[in-house]
Amino acid sequence: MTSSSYHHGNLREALVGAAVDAARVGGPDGVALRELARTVGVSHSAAYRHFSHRDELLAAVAARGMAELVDAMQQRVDAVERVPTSDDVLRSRRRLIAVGQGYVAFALSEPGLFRCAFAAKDVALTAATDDPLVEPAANPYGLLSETLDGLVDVGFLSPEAREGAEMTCWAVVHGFAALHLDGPLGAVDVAARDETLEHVLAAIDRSYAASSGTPIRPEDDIFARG
Amino acid sequence: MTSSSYHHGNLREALVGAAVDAARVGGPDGVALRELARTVGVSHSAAYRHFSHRDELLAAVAARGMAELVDAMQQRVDAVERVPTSDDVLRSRRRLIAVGQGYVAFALSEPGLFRCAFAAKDVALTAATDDPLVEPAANPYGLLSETLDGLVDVGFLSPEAREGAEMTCWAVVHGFAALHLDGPLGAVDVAARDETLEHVLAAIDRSYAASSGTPIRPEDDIFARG
DNA sequence: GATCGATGTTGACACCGTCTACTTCGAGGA
DNA sequence: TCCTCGAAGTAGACGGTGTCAACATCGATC
Repeated sequence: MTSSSYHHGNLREALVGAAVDAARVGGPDGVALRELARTVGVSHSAAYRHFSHRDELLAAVAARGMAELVDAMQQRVDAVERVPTSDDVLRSRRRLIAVGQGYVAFALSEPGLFRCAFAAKDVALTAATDDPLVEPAANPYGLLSETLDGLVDVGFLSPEAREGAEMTCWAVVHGFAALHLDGPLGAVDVAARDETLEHVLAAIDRSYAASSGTPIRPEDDIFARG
Repeated sequence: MTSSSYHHGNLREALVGAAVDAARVGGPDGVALRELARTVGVSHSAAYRHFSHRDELLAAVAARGMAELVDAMQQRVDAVERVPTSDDVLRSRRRLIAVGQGYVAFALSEPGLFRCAFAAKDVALTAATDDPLVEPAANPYGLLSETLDGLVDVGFLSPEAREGAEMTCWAVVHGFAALHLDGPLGAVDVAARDETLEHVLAAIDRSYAASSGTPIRPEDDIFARG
C-alpha cells in the first residue's frame, strides 16, 4: 500500500496476472519468467520467492484458464435456462449441447489460455488452488456430470449408456477443439467449423436418444445459435 | 560414402532421424537443434543448411509421426480383415472400432511423437513431404474416410449422418488421447482407460446404428481386444 | 586444372530458467 | 524504543537455447 519500492507488496498475484495476459497471447510458451519480471517491474529471479519453478506459475495460469472455461460453459447453460419450454427432455438435451458449445467456443476464442489449462504438468492440483480468483469446485467435469445426470433423470439417457458418457462428451469436444487449435484443421473457416460442430453434437444426441429408445422429433431445435 | 569428415553426406536425414528419436522421448520440447547436432557429430548451426528454422525440422518429425500413426491404424484394420465373418455389417463396424483403437493406442504408446504430429506449425505441408520415408497419401483422415464410406455402403450409417462423421470420430479419439496424454486424466490406469474407450466407441457405434434404424445385437462383439 | 556453389564451422548475440550470495525492510519481542 | 530476524527483492553467474554472419572446405563441372 505504501510507496516502498523495494518490496512489491503483492508480487505473486501481479505475476500470475501478467502470466495470464502473456498466456492469452502466446500460450504456455509465451510465458517467460524474466519477461514477466520486467513487465511487473521487478528483478528476474524475484519470482522464485513465490514459485519454486516455472511450471508452478504455469499451474496457476492453468487454474485460471480452467475457471474461465467453466464460466463460459455455465453461461451457455444459463442461456438455455432462460428459453421457455415445457418439454423437460428437450431442455435437458439443450443443456448438454450448450455445455459442448461453451467448451469449444472458449477453446477457440482463448486458445492460449485453453492450451495452458491442459499443458500444465501435474504440479497444478495442490499449489494452484490457493488462487483467490479460482473457486475450488470449478471444473468442467463437474458441470458435465450434472448435465448428464439430468439427462438420465428425464429418461433420455439410459443408465447403461450413462457409464462412460462423461468421457465420450468430453473427448468429443476436447478433440474437436484441439484439432482446430493445433491440428490440421486450423485453417477451416468459422462457419464451416460451427456447422461441423453441430453435426458432431447431433451425433452424440442421437446416440443417447437411441440408448433409451426415445424418438427424436426433427422439428425440435436443440442448438443454441449465436 | 567416403571418409570425408568435413561433409557429412546425408546430414538432413541423420538430423530427422535423431530428431524423431528425441521426440519419442521428450516430445516437441525435447527436440533441440544444438543437441541433435552434437549427437550427429556436426557443429551447431549446421542444421541451417537443411532447415531454415527449427519449426521446419519439427514439421519433418510431424510427418514421420503421422505416417507411423496411419501404420498403427492400418495394422488394426488388417487384423479385423483376418477374422472370418459372413456378416458384412459387423465387419464394417469392427473396422471403425479398429481405426479408433489404433489411433488411441498409438497416441498412448508414442506420446512424444503423437504430440509432435499435432504440435507442428503450419510450415509442415510443403517442406516435410520430401521425406522418402513418408508416403504422400498417408494420413489418418483418408483411412477414416474410407472406413466410414464402407459403413454407408452396408447400410449401417445413413447418408445424412455420414455428413460430419469424420469429425465426430476423429474428435472423439483425438480428445480421448489428448485428455489422457496431457490433460487431467494422465494418472488413470491402463485397464480403466481401455474400458472407458470401449464405452466411448460403443456410443459412436450406437449413434450410427440409430441413424439407419439398424438394430444392434448385443451378442455381436465389435471390439478387437489385445 | 581452376572455379564456384553446396555444405559445414566458428563465433557472436540475445534470450531463457535456475542457483547462490547479498541487501532491504517491516513486524514483533526485549 | 530499539533490535533482531525472517520474508521479500536484487545482482550476478552458469549452462542451455535458436539464429545469424563471416569464414573454411570440398566435389562437381567447365
